[in-house]
Amino acid sequence: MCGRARCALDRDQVLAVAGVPADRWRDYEFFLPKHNLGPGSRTPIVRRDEEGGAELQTMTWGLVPSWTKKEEKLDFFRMFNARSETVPEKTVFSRLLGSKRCVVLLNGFYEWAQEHKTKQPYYIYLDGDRVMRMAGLYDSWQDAEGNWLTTYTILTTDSSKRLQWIHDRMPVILPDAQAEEAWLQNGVLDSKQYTALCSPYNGDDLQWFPVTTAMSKPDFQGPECCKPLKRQSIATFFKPKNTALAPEPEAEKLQTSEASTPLKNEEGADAAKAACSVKAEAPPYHADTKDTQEAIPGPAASQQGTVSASKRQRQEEKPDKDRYYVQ
DNA sequence: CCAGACGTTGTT
DNA sequence: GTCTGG
DNA sequence: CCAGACGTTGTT
DNA sequence: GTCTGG
Repeated sequence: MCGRARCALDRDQVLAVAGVPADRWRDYEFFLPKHNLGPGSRTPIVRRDEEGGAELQTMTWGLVPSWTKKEEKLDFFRMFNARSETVPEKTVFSRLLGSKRCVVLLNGFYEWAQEHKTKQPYYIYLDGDRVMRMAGLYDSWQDAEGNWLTTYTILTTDSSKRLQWIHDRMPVILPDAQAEEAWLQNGVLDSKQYTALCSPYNGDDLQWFPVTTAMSKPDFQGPECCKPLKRQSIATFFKPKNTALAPEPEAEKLQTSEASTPLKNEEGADAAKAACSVKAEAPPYHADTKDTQEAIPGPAASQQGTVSASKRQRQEEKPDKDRYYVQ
């Protein structure tokens, strides 16, 4: 699933990545880059206007349906994810499927693995820190004073093989520009297309490493959030050849730790820099080295080669007739 | 017709 | 708002 | 999602 | 364990 994320892009990078002119970003002033954010935080979201032009809007993570009572206390945690498999059936989400689709721009997200008696957080991202685009749905709600609040939810799907070791659910990651276009495109999505878009991201450029448990606190904002954690037990976290990260364990067969290469600090630093440096559109780089043996799951080097493509807000919502998701 | 709900996770 | 249940 | 709190009574 | 807060 996906309950914590990172969006450290600065505003220019957001504009560049979204391919949107600066004057088409509503509420840009409300977005602040953060290494550690969760529901209730605001991030840049891409959507289409009525003419089909792309635009950005800073929205709050955690869907608050438009019909939420004005006096009700807002809960951004209740609907920060939506199961893509059941979205078409759930009234709260299906009404948004036809005209309120959006794309969430993130550097990556966090998942916690139960290791022994503790929870070890992992930062999950794309090679070269390419921006991750997730499928979302949004809605707008008006408070008693007439102020608009626009919120979104991130769709989830089954985890890909690559990520199953840490969770059985993962966010819906749009693999390429074509998928993003299809998701954002105005109008109805047929169910087949919808299902295809929501399939688990299977690119072998999905990477991860463990990070400090300090970031488990929602308000911890240090850059360590996206720095590989050095742990004795995982000396071989990095490949000998200073390439990308972790050896790929098929999580299961790890137990056999053979020649473990001690972690070189510099390598760790480089990898951390690579992941942390915000290269909006850095070309994907490959983890050329294969095999590694680790007790800690690391990104797989192989896998079938696949996808790898690359406080108040104002807004006038017209009561759209939400006709969507037609067979 | 009106009333009431509308969600995902993980864990047990 | 929209769907389900009574 | 994780972290942190979770209570009453009586007395000063 | 379970609820609240961020």
